[in-house]
Amino acid sequence: MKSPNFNRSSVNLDKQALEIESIDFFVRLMGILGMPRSVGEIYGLLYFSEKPLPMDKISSRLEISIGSTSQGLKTLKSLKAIRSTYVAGDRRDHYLAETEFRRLFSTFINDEIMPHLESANDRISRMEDSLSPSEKNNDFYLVRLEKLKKLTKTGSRLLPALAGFLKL
Amino acid sequence: MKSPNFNRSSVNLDKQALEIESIDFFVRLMGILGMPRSVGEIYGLLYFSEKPLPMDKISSRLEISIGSTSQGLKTLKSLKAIRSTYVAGDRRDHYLAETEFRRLFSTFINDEIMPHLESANDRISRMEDSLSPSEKNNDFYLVRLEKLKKLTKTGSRLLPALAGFLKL
DNA sequence: TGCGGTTTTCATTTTTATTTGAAATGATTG
DNA sequence: CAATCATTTCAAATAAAAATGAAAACCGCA
Repeated sequence: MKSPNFNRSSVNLDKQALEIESIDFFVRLMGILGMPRSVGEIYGLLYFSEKPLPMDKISSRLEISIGSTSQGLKTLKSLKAIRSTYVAGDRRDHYLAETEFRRLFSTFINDEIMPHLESANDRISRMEDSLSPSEKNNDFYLVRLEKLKKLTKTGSRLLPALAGFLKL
Repeated sequence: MKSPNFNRSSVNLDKQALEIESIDFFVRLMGILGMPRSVGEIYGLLYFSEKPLPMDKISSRLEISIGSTSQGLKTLKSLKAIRSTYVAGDRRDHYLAETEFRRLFSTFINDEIMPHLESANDRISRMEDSLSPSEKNNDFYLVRLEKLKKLTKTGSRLLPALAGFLKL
């Protein structure tokens, strides 16, 4: 038998408040990482959902299109921020939030940041090649190039290590 | 007396190549930090400029409007990524790149990231308040709230320390 | 294999962010 | 203190990013 209406509705209100705060939280967090709003919304919803949710539930709960939902789930899967799970007697995929932020950040750094650092090294090489003889003896240029090299080197060491500190 | 044309133009070509690579480099770097293209362009130009440049030179060299230039310089000043310097006999402000990336990142983290982390704590408090009695005894919710708290705590420690590693 | 439900894809629309351009403001100096 | 040059501001235009919606592809199963 169901609980009385009073309790049910008050529980739902609480749940809704929690959900809203969670969505808000992750929309901002994902925003810092340059992810679109919908990605944060989906993750925020899944984060406090005890049951895995199918795409159409996510879409209707957040009032976003199934297109956005599908795209957002794809992004979150590629970040390893969610995983899909099997639910007996239901053809739909159901999604769960992965709560190890370490993995999320580590995937983000590896996929979104590191490629830039690698191409930055090529760019720095081209800068060195383009130095004229007189510039090659000019400390101004040499010092600046050196700083760029140190920046990318430090970045390539520091960033991958970063996720390691998140022993959450 | 001026150098022969041959040398001059070859030097200019080299300089231009260096400038282009530098601008490209910093457009991408600033892009990762969520800054608009024009901000990266301006910093990239100044980074390899031996002489401080006035706003109109920056604007014409990059072929962007003086409005964008003014706005971009403002952003870079607030990041402490550039500073203006006095040039005798010229009414215009002249700008120089600040090459200590440590300061740039440190300002960025303090101004752009930390405020989010602080408001995140308020949001987490509201989440705790919104837990219904039954949820307060439910490990699912408690564990997830705990993880959010650890995330913001670790973030507030790690991020400010991060810039310190950039002993460039 | 064919059907119904589910998901992906992608051209179009909508929204948001950035740039422009011009007017207003500010500053230097003659 | 006016004239000119320099800079900022901000409404409008433009460009870029994200969301929509509908068609296509996919998928399990009867």
